[in-house]
Amino acid sequence: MARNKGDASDEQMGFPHLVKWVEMAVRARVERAMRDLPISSSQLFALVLLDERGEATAAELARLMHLTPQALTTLLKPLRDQDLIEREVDEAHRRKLIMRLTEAGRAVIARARDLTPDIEAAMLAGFSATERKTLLRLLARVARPLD
Amino acid sequence: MARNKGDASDEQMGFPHLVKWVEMAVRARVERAMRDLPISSSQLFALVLLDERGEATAAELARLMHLTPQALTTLLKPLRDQDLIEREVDEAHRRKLIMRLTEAGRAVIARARDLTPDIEAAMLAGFSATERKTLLRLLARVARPLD
DNA sequence: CTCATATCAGCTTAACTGAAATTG
DNA sequence: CCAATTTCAGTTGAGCTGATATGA
Repeated sequence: MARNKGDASDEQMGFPHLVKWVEMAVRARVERAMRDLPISSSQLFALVLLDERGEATAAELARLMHLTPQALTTLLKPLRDQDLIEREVDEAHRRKLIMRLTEAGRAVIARARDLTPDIEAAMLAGFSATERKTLLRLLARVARPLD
Repeated sequence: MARNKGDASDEQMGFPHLVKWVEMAVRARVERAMRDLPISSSQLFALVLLDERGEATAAELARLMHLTPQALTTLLKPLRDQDLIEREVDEAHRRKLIMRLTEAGRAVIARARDLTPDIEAAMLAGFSATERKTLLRLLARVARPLD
């Protein structure tokens, strides 16, 4: 069956492009909302992952975030400079540096968490409570398996 | 009810972070898969939006992508240089430049489309057909309303 | 020796703000 | 004069590759 460029709605866009599109919409709102926080949204995400785990090395975060370890060195530098994270040598493997959030780090996360509900509400405005739960659950299943 | 850092799975991560996480996972795979294509994944996304619409101005794409018009000037420059898009003055509003894909542009999209199924299959490996359809439908509803 | 971790250096791309020209 | 579109110039952040050092 020939498909014309005109009939847009069933010409489903692939998963990668859809994710990118949603991410760009989220990103624009998040960056605006976070303007007076001392960190970027990517840095915040690293903090959140660290908070979830309690402690982690930079290499572990790199794998979770699908980034190179070098990218994490750069990403984490400003967080250390602002004392949002602290590091300690792992006595078992003395090359590893185990990171933990400081009180200041937890405070930043808390401030950021206050911004989330408004963004979520705006973006999922047309969604029922069930639909929201379904979407979050499915997204979590895509993100987590490597965890 | 006190919540400990330990019980991770019901400590639901917010929508913005979940989207970012999935996007980073997608991005890593897409960039690797697209290495011999002459454009970046962001540029490809602009081409796909243009293809969907048939024609559009840079300002329209900027709104769809939640970017500034200036960002689009930069993004589209390499696409023009490679003759993937062509432009024409809108006779009704002579300041507007209407863009369309060239044959070469459509060819690049076609090559990129061949890469998508593998990525989608890998990332949604644990999902039933119904779950996949649900996820794509919900994501499309988040992305499209501003369209 | 090899592998993992961390970091430095240099590069590219993606995005921003600010300022300017053109058109309706 | 004002609003929208496009573009130039300059800046920052995010990510990569390559090279280096260190420890298990």
